[in-house]
Amino acid sequence: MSNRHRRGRSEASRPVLPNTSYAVLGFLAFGAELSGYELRQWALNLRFFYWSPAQSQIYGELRRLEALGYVSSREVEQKGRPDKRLHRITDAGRQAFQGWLNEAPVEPPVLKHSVALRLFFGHLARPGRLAELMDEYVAATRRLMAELGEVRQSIGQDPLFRYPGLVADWGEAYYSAEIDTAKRPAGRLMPGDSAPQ
Amino acid sequence: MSNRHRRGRSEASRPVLPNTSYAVLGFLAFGAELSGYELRQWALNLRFFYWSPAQSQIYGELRRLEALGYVSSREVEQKGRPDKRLHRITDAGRQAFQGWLNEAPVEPPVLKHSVALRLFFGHLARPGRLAELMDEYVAATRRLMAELGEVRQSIGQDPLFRYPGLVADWGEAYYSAEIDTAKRPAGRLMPGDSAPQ
DNA sequence: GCCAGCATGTAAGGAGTTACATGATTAT
DNA sequence: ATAATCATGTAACTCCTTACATGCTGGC
Repeated sequence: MSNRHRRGRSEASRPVLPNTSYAVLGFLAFGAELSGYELRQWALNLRFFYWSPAQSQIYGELRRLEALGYVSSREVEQKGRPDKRLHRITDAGRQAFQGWLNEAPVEPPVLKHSVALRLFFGHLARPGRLAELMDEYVAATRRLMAELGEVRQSIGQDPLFRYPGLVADWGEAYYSAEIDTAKRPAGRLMPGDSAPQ
Repeated sequence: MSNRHRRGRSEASRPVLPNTSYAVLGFLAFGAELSGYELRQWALNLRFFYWSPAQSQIYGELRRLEALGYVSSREVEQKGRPDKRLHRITDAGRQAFQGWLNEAPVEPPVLKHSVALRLFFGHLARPGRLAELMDEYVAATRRLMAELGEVRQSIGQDPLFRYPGLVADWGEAYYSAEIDTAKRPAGRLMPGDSAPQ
């Protein structure tokens, strides 16, 4: 029983939450008091290396985090607009977050590469389809990389965002390499190469 | 109404299935008659570029595919073992698969990089934790790449598995690049670099 | 006049997981 | 002895998504 105690000692056993919860908590850990709406904007920046959660999920996570005592919130009135609920991380929340960051086992990255999946079954593709697929993929990756470049610019050298900046640099190198490697199989897909029919 | 018709003409409108379904169908499209168990073994090879589905999901997908008429099956008795159900792709199944491969819109790759996620929030990590994280990640990636190398070997130059071979080559280049780029942020994480506390 | 942005939330459902159950055979 | 392999399947659950509902403000 109780296979979720990772370190028995004096620490209370904390529930294991999905990474999405910790991501939301992590944004609050920068210190600001944020609404669900604002959190959603921040979370969009995760899309380059983590998918970004749907709006409705953010609100759900906030309710869960508050129920756990990791987040406190207060309502703020606004003229003409619906009230806004601002969220702040608690001490317990910060501890839980650090527990995740420092102690929790790290899952391997999850990759679902639907282009590679199609290439894998390429013997059934119509002629030219695979080259088309790879070209589109390279173009889309270039666009994403350009977007990431803008984000990187906006971060600048602000020490508060040193680590997001590091991740953005990593991301740029990642996408750049991905564009290069995606061109390689593309080079081996001659027009008549895909088996006809 | 009916926003699922992608090409109205004479083609019947087919339900949109998740990629996992098409992956299962795709393995059957190589022509063999396979049991759920065998399909699971094949599907494990997807793990390098697509996650591989749980065993219970494979059986579920097979039932769905059969209900749609994309797969036919027959039971085979075995001495001492539970009966085995062998599955074969139908003509309708092959057409549906090619429809997916050739016409369906291609979703962007999904990446959930939990190491990058943690690095993003690195300002709250204990000293040394980030370097540890990156080292572990590089080591794990090397192991995965070695496994992929073995799979690549076993494929050889068999023309039936030409496209899986291409994907494996791509994968090796991908992991190799990932190891290189992951070392870069690692180089900027000096021991005292992670903010104390 | 219409759309985008601000702001929150519910409902319904699909995708995918783990854990469990069963049971013979072969290898260590 | 006991574990792994073969072989299938159910139950219960979590994560996450889309679609919808509401309603004011500001810009084109």
